[in-house]
Amino acid sequence: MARNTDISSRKRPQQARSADLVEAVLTAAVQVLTAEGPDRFTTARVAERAGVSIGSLYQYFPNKAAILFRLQSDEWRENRARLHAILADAAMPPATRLRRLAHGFIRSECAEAAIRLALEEAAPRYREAPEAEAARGEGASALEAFLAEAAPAAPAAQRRLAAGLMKTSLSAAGSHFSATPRTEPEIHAFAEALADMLCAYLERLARA
Amino acid sequence: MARNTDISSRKRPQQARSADLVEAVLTAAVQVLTAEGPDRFTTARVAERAGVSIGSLYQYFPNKAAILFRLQSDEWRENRARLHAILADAAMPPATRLRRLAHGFIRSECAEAAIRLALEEAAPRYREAPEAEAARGEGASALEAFLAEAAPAAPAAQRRLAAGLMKTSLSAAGSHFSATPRTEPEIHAFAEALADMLCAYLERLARA
Amino acid sequence: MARNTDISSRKRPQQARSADLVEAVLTAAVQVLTAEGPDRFTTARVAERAGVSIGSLYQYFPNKAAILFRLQSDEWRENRARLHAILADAAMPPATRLRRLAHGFIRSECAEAAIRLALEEAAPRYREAPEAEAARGEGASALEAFLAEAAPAAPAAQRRLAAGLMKTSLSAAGSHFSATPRTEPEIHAFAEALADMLCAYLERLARA
Amino acid sequence: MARNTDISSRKRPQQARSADLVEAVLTAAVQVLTAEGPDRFTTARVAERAGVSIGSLYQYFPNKAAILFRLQSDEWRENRARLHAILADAAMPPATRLRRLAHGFIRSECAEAAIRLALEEAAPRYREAPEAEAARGEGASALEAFLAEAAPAAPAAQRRLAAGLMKTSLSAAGSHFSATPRTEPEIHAFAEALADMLCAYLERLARA
DNA sequence: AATGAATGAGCGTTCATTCAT
DNA sequence: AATGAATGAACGCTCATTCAT
Repeated sequence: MARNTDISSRKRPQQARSADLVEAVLTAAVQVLTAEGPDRFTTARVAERAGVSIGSLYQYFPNKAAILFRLQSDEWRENRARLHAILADAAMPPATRLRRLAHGFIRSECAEAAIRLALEEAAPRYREAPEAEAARGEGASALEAFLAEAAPAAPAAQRRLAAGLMKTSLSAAGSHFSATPRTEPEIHAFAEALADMLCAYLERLARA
Repeated sequence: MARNTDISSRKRPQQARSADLVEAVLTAAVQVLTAEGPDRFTTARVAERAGVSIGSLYQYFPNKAAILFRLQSDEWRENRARLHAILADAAMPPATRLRRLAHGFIRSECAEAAIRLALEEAAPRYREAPEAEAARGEGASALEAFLAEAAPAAPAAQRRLAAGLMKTSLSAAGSHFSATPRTEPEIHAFAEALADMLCAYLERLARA
Repeated sequence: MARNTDISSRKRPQQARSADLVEAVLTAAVQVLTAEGPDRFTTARVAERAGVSIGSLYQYFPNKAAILFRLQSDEWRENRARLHAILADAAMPPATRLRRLAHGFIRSECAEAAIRLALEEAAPRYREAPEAEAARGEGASALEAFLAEAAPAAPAAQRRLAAGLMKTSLSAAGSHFSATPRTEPEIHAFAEALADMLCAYLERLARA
Repeated sequence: MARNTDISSRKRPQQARSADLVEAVLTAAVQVLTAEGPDRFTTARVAERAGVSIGSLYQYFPNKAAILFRLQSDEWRENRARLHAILADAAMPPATRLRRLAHGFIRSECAEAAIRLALEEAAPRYREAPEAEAARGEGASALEAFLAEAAPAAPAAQRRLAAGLMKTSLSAAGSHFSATPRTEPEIHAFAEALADMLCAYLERLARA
């Protein structure tokens, strides 16, 4: 009964069949997580919902944490892409981009609140894994590049710090705000406030 | 095996002996949480570490969640007190108070990082309890009062939003930053950045 | 933690204080049994409801079973008295007495259904005690005397058998019937049927 | 591992294997119940005695009550079959059938006294289950049909009542009588008495 | 490759009883 | 005598993981 602590996929699925299986498991995992909560997120339930035998599940995921980690890193990747797409759009003034970022972020967090909350609560199950550690740092680079363009006067060290702070604030605000169900006007008002804060900070950085 | 869902203390400790036991359990709980992680946080382990029988533990805490909740609400109370003490100090200009708040917050989060992280990860275990629900709202009031004084021109609704946002940013930044061990200069620099962001935001609010 | 298996009272209460305590415990026991069911019938709950410390409870009852046994034997005594009072009333013809007995029995079983059911379910807890064994035989004597009078022609051995059978039928019918709530007409009809059966049997015995 | 050359232990169909496990659990359950009593009837003991892991037990029985209920309903089914076989045998006069029924019932109760007693005492553990509720009503129908044939003059309502009463009397008498070990002549004499009572009642019903 | 039966350590919690005060 | 804090074995049940088929 020793638990396997490796977290990466046990094998690279190279055939369509395997990829289907992995996809089915991930979809089922999301359903179980949102429908039953993290305490009832069990490999057996995921396998059943995926219409897959539990043995097959374990052929592609070395343990339960690996499923959660895979879900989480997919979400991280999407977040990163969204950030980058908005921030790198040189056609808009920096403040506008920042404001859009806030709105986009809050809105998408609200849309995926259930799954995000569930993943967050399940975090202890996969957080200690080295792969998770590695994935953490990557987020702020888009923001650093943005600040290099929008606040060139600020020293690089300060920009790095500011990028991290902004990212933290964005995701914290998003996760905290979306933890309870929100109406459209509420979402808008909150995103505006967040944008105000970030833009005020950006101005100050640019002045420095 | 119906779980007791009441979360408040089972009996009011009226004798020094009982208070000692409660204290021992709480201390042991912190140790178990930090040394073993939330998944291995079990009533049996806590009791053993406290040098107390499992039966005695259950005489003072109705269930496992109650122990965690007690730890958390103690921490919340301290945070609230700290916030209030700094923000209400009319002898200093508002921006200075905000700056101090950032420093105080970050510093204390770093000091208690281990236990705070553990509690955060254990949150799903007690979050559903009604007592936790009740405790949640209270945090932002000191910040609201501060903003009423420091940014009287802003509409009340905006101030309420801003207070929540600032509180979220403070705790999120603190918790994220303190998740890895930090040197004294790092702490100082980060707190400065946080203070910059909050002060920039405050200025904008005050101008509005 | 070895369980004490002695079932008689630990000491004869000789002072009013002690008798009060015993009475309070028995009253509380009935309340706990009917209000919470046999599974939640615990010494701690009984003591608390009786307003008595658990230590005191154990001074007058050697173990939990003793409380249940005391309740049960009180009920047995009452049953016996009721039986005797009706059956020995020479002013009425035997068949009438038997009919009255059936009605009285069924009616009282329905009135005390809750406590009786609870005691029955708790029976495994005290049944193996030797005192319980001793108490069992005593019930049929009133019926034997009645049959000696009402069916003198039947041989004594047959009368003894018949008395036991009648008593068993009475209490079984009563306990089975009263297990679900009944209306007054239902009670009457069932008691009549029971009386019919017993009277038919009595006639046959008398003819023999 | 060397290839299995033994023909008799060829791979069995999986249903047969499951049935074996279920059978082993039920057998072990009876043993535990009779050897240790209902208070010591635990899932762990049953599993151990069955030579099966506790996890396997729970793969075939959703909880402890289900094991007891299965035992009980098997017994009920047998009882029902026995009742029906005797009562529906139109080749014999009704009174003879009733007499045979009494003898058959008492005899079989004595044979299975230990397990029956244990089940009775364990009843509180499964009685609340909806399945038990459903199974309860079915017993008296064979007797009702019998009475419709043997006492057609009696009104249907009275017959229904009488059928219930007879069934209760039969099983109560059987269970009470068999609670202590009996010799063959005792068994015979008691069954005769029971038959007398039931036949006397039947006669009266038929006359009505 | 795929299956799913089997495993058993481990969990949260209860409660009869004792015994130091 | 009276108290009630303390004990800890025992319970019902779950679930990540393995491995024979």
